[in-house]
Amino acid sequence: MKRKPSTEATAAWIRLMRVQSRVLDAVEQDLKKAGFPPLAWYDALLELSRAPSGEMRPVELEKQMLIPQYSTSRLIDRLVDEGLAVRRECKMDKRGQFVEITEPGRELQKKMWGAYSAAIEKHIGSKLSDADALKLCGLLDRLGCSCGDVKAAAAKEGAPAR
Amino acid sequence: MKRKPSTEATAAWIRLMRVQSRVLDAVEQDLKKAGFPPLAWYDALLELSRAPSGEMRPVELEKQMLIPQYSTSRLIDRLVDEGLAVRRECKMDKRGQFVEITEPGRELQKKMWGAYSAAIEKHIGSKLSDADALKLCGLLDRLGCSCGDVKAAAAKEGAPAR
DNA sequence: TCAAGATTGATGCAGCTGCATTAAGTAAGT
DNA sequence: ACTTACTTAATGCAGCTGCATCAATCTTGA
Repeated sequence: MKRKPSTEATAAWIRLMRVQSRVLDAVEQDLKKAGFPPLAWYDALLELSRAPSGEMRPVELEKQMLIPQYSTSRLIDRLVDEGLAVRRECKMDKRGQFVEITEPGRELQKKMWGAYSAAIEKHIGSKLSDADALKLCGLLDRLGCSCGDVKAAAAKEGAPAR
Repeated sequence: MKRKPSTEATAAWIRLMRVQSRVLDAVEQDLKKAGFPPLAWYDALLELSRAPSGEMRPVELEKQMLIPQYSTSRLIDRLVDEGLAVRRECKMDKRGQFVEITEPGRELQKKMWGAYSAAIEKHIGSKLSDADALKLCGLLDRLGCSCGDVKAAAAKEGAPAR
């Protein structure tokens, strides 16, 4: 008798859930121990720092990070509270606004990349050859959205965008 | 110049985060649309139903599911509130207790497996050959904890245990 | 036997998430 | 110009998570 989801598919599902959870936890813990805020903050700061003149519309940020609207709204709140970004009014569209990264925001992003990249190396890089990492990318890509070109996406700094 | 985490490792990291998130979301949505509770409930009910005489110590459940103690405690609260499990006192150790699955609990677990297995098939099985699923398992296993034998773990019903 | 330490489970608090709704502004058709 | 529909962003509410702590009980070793 043939199973509907094969045992192989089910095993892959279990591993995908467990391993991601363990690796994410490990990386987040490393960042936290180094005294840094959560990864989502890094992602947002990275997107902002990459934007021309360091500012974006919240809607843009939302699309880049693939997180819901309300989540973006509150993340911006927190960044603004900590002085890492500022809200600016948008004169073209009075509903909207711009979010601009501040100098402390840029500095934090750079400092975090040090700890973040070390964590990626520790929990992924050191455990997989480059060739195997590519194989893993290929298999994962078949499961979901294309995440853009392998080489291009990680060209400068990596952002997860959960 | 060599990067500390290679672009390949970074790309794998990004995909691991994104793809897991998308696939989990998709599966959870399918379950929710079918009117079922979250996956964590299923995991707990499955563990309980597998236990001899359908009861376990919370500590056991905690170890099986790999979730923190307080999380287990509250999950049991919710199952008990919904009549899917009952707490029983433990006479050997008066600090402790037993949690026993109820008949409605067993029924729900079985019904959920229908929707759950369909979702795994839809989001994993249909996108990967069995051989590729095994390759994926192998690569993921190198990143983390061993999750037991591929064939054995998914023998009857699959549990993620985030 | 009894004090020190470990184990078991619950809970108050803060933060984050999703859902639904609201408010305000823009765009488009009539 | 005016109604209708869409877009942009914020927010109240409920639920879940992690952290720290607590209370109760068990275990160990002097």
